[in-house]
Amino acid sequence: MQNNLFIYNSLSKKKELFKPLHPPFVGMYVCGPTVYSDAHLGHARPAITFDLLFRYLQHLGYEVRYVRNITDVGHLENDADEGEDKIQKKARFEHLEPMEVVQKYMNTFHKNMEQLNTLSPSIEPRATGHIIEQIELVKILINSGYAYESNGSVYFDILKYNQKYHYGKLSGRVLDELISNTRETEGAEEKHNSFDFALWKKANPEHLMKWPSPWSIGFPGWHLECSAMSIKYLGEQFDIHGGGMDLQFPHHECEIAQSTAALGKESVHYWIHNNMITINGQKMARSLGNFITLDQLFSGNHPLLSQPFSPMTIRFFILQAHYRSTVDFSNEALQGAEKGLQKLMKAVETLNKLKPSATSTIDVNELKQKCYQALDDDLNSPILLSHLFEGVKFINSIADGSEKIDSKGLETLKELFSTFVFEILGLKDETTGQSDEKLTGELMKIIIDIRQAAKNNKDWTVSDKIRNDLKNAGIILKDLKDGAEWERE
RNA sequence: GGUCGGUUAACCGAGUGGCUAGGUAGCGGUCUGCAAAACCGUUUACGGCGGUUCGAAUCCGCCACCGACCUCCA
Repeated sequence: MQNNLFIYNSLSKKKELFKPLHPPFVGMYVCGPTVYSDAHLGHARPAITFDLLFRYLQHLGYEVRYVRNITDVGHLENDADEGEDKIQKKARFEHLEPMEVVQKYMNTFHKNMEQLNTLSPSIEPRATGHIIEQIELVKILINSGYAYESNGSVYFDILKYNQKYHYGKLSGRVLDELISNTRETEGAEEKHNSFDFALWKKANPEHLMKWPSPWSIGFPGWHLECSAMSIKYLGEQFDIHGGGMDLQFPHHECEIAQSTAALGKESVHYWIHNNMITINGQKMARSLGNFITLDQLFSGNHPLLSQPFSPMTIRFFILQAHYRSTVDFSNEALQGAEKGLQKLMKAVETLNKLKPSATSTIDVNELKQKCYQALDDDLNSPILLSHLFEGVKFINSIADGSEKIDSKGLETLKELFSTFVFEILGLKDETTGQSDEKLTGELMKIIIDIRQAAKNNKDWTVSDKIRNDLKNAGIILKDLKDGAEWERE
C-alpha cells in the first residue's frame, strides 16, 4: 500500500513519511477525556484533529484501529501525585457515586462528539476496566527495577530509567534541570525523588475508588492506564499516539518511560500533538471565566457568545486552522466560519444541478492533486479548504455560464467534493431536517399574513387560492374573527 | 526562571528568499422591479531594531509582546 502522507512527529520534531508497521493495518491511540465535567472546546480540538487523521487514513485504504481511552480514575487535582481524584471530588460535590459522575459526563461527551460528526473510535477503553492490566504492568516495572514500593504506593524511578534511556526526549526536559529546579517538599516523602511519578497510590480510608493490589488497597496512577491499554489493544509497538500538546509533559513523557522500561523498546512510532484553543486571544481556563462548554456553544447560552454556533460551524472553524497552531475563538471569527461553511454547502447543492458541456475550461484533476497534496503535507486542512473554495468558484462560474465543464470533469468534481468535504473533512449539511416543525410554523404564519393582506384588499381570488391549495397540501385553514389558525388534515 | 512555539492586513488564518493563499467583513461594478445569491474588480499585511543578500515578511542576531508546559512565589 502506497501513501505520500508526511506527518509531524513530536518526537523527532520533523515531518516524516508515514510508514505503518504492519500495513494495511494502522494502530492509533489518542488520549481521551477525564470525565468529571462537561465537554468543552478544548475537547473538540483533538477529537476533530484525530477524526480527520482517522478518516484520511481510512480513505487511503488502511484498516485503522483507533483507540481512545476514557479516564475514569486516577487523575488527581494537581499532577504532583497529590490532591483529590478529580472524579471523586465532583462526586462529593454532586452527591453522586463516582461512577455516576463518570457515566453522566461520558454520555455528554459522546453526545457532543456525535454532534461534531466525529466517528466513534474502534475501542474506547476505560481505566477502571483495566485495573488488572495496570497492576501487571506495575509488577513488571518493579521486577525489572524501574519502580519501587514505598508505604503501599509504587513510584517510577526516573533516575534509574535515565541511566539506560533518555527521560525527557519528547518534551525537551533535561533531567539535571528538573533536579536543580526541584525543592524538596517537607514532611513524609514517599518518593525517592520529587519527579518520580506514581504508578500505584495507596488509598486513604475515605477514598471511594479503590482496588486490592499486592501493595495496598489503592488506585492506579494517571499515566499508567494509557501504557497498559495501548499495549493491550495495539500491541507492544504501534504506529500513532496522539493527544493535546498540554499532555506532552508530564503525561506522555511518563508514558514513554513506563512503556520503554517495561518492554525494553519504544512503543510509539509517531507522536502527534494538536495545539490548544484560545478565546479572544486568551487561553481558555476556568479561572479566567472564559470557559465555554460545547453545549453552551451550540445553544448560545454563554455571556461571551453573541449567538449559537452549530456543531458544523465549530468543526469548520477548527479545520480552517492547522492542527499544530493555536486557534483563537471569537464571535467574529465564528460568524466568518459560519458564512464560509454556508458558501461551501451552497456550492455543493449547485454542483448537483450543473449540466455538462461538450468541452471543459477548467482542470479538475489538477485541483484534485492539490487537495491530496494539502492533506499529505501534515494534514494541512486550511490549505485543503482554500483549494476547495477554488472549486467553489469553478462551480459558481459554471452555473453562471462563464466557465464550462465536460461530463467527465463534472463527475470528477462531484466525486472530489463528496470525498474531501464529507468523507474526509467530515462536514455535513445541517440545513436539511433542521427543526422542521419550527420552520413549518413560521412558514404558515407568513402564508396566513399574505392571505390576510389579500382579504383586506378584497382579493378573493388569491385568498381562495391559498386556502384551496393548502387543503390540497393537507392543511386546513380556519378563519376566525381575528386572524386564522391552521391544522393538519 | 526553564523548555518550546508564536507575533501576517478590519476579523480569523495559510504560506514562502523574488511569483494571488483562502474564508469573513469593506468598497466599486455586472446582473436584478427591489433585495439576496453569484460573478468581475479593489483597499488596509507580514511586531521593533540591526545584519546576510542583487533582493527578506521569509535566513541570522538582539529586543518587545503573547501562548503552552514546567518551576518559583503566594
